[in-house]
Parts: sequence; structure tokens; C-alpha cells
Amino acid sequence: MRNHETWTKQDIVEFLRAAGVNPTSQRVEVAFVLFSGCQHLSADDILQKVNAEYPVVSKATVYNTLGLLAEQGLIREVIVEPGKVFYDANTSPHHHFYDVDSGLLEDIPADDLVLTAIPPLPAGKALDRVDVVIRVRGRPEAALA
Amino acid sequence: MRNHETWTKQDIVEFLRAAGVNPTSQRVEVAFVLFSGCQHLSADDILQKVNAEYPVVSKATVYNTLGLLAEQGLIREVIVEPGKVFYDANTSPHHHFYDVDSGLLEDIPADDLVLTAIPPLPAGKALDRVDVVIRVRGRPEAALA
DNA sequence: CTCGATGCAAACAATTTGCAGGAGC
DNA sequence: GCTCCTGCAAATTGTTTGCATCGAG
Repeated sequence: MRNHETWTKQDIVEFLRAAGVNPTSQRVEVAFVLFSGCQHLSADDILQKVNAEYPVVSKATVYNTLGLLAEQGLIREVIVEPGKVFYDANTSPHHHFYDVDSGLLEDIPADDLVLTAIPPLPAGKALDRVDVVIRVRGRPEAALA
Repeated sequence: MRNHETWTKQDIVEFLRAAGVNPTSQRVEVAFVLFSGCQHLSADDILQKVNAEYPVVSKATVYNTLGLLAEQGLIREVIVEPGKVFYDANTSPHHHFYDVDSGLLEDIPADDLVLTAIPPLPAGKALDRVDVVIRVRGRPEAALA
């Protein structure tokens, strides 16, 4: 993802096209929400945002589009809980904090977390990706009140 | 988990009791499957195995029991894919390989993978757990034939 | 007998599939 | 007009909830 903080829909169209993804209106809407907010959103969050004004995209299409973008490496899936997948517009290598209490995800820049001594892969296998999720809880004194 | 390779059902009963979990027959069956196989099983795998001979435990109870055991720290949930949770009878700190192609999980002993430079936690938060999943794919020449 | 604990049917939520409709050739 | 691509309704699968039942005190 480029370092835009502000993507226009036209940017998205070009971005998708460059990646070989046909920029249909539904796909542009979905990608736009993800890249604009530039946060970590669940499939359902995206569905809500896209359809905030009036129905634009169905649930199935949101899932299919997110699956497609993830497959093309334009976004990243981050899995933290049963039945909870986040989609991250930031595809550069990095890791995540997951706040168990609030359900929020926060980035950890790749440089802030170093993995050493990666063990040998099982025979006949190639590395795909390394996911690190650091789970945190609100400390009692900080929570509630 | 103790280093038994062979748990009897009686062992399970004692183990559950020691953890303050009422060892009902359903719970013993579920735990027995998990600890005996001593592998990584999905909720559905467990349901199949438990009910292999004849119906013993319902799906809901398998889920509830797994949730309960996980909450008590007797087993560990490992999440790798949307809608795919594995339950791991090995609760000592360790990490996992996930083979995207076969859907199998393999342990990485804690010592084989070292995390350095853990970044500062967000303010007011306490560390809960660090999950590392190394995703691998079958190399083309090794896959298929 | 009363009350909390337990198991499971049914409800709910998340995700995938199959196919009808549309765009490009 | 034929074909492939797309989006979505419906089906499937995964998970949770609410309540009838059981067992302990």
C-alpha cells in the first residue's frame, strides 16, 4: 500500500487495476473503506460502513471481495478470535497487539519485534508468512473506573 | 499437562477434579480424546472422535466443554483460519507451524523460536499471551506429484 | 424440596457456494 | 450470441444461548 493518507476513489480504481483486479463499483467501495479508514476492520464493520447511506454491496460480495484482495496480497487477514477476522490495509510486514477486552487491534512495526532462531521448516515446505499476535488485557486499575 | 503419553480415563477424572472442573462423563470423554491423541484437533474432529462408536456428546457440549477447559487453562486455543480453531492439549509455552495446504498444525518448542525486542505494551495494558504462527506451504515439487 | 450445575435443541452468526444476470468479444 | 466474470440469495458451517433436567445438599 502506498503511503497515501488520503485515497480518492480514483486512486483505488487505479490501484486495483494495477493489481489485475477488475475495479467494479462494489470492489472500489469495499477497498475505499478499508484504505481510507486505514484501520483494522472486520468483515462486518466494512459491510456496515459501505452500506451506511443505502444498500450498495451484499454481505457475500464483501466477503468475496475481501477474499480476493487478500489473495492478491493487497490486504492482509489477521485472525485473532474464533469467528473474528480483521482485514488490514497495511501489507508491509508487521505484527499486532490484540486487546482482548476492547477487541481492538494495533500495529507493531516490524522493526519493533525481532524473531531470532526460526526453527527449520518441516521437510518439503516453504515459508509463507509469520504471524505474531501479542494479546494484552486492560489492567484492572486502568479498566472500568 | 503432565508428560503422560498414555492417559487413562481415570487420570482425566483426577486431572479435571484437580483443576476444579466437575468431571462429568461428557467432559471426560472430550478431554480424553484431546489428551490421548495429544494432537491438534478442531472442535469438529473432537465431536467425530467422541461420537465415533455411538452418540455420546452433543456438538454444543463439545464447544462448551472446550471453552471451559480453555478458560481454566487446561488446553489452549489456536486460531489459524477464519472459522477454524484448533485445540491443543499442550499448554506449555510453544508456537506453531501451520501448513496451509494440509491444514495441519505442528508444534514448535518454545526454545526453538526466540522473540527479542518486544515492543512496549499500550498504556494501561498487561501482557496476556504471545501467539506465533508460522505459515508454510507445500513446495510445488513436493506437492501433488 | 430447593437450587445451582449441566447438556443439548434450537437460535444465531459467520462464511461459502451456485447460479442468474451482465459486460466484453 | 457465446463466454467468462460478477454479485448476491440461499445454503452451509461454526458457535452461542436458553431452558429442561439432573444431582447434591
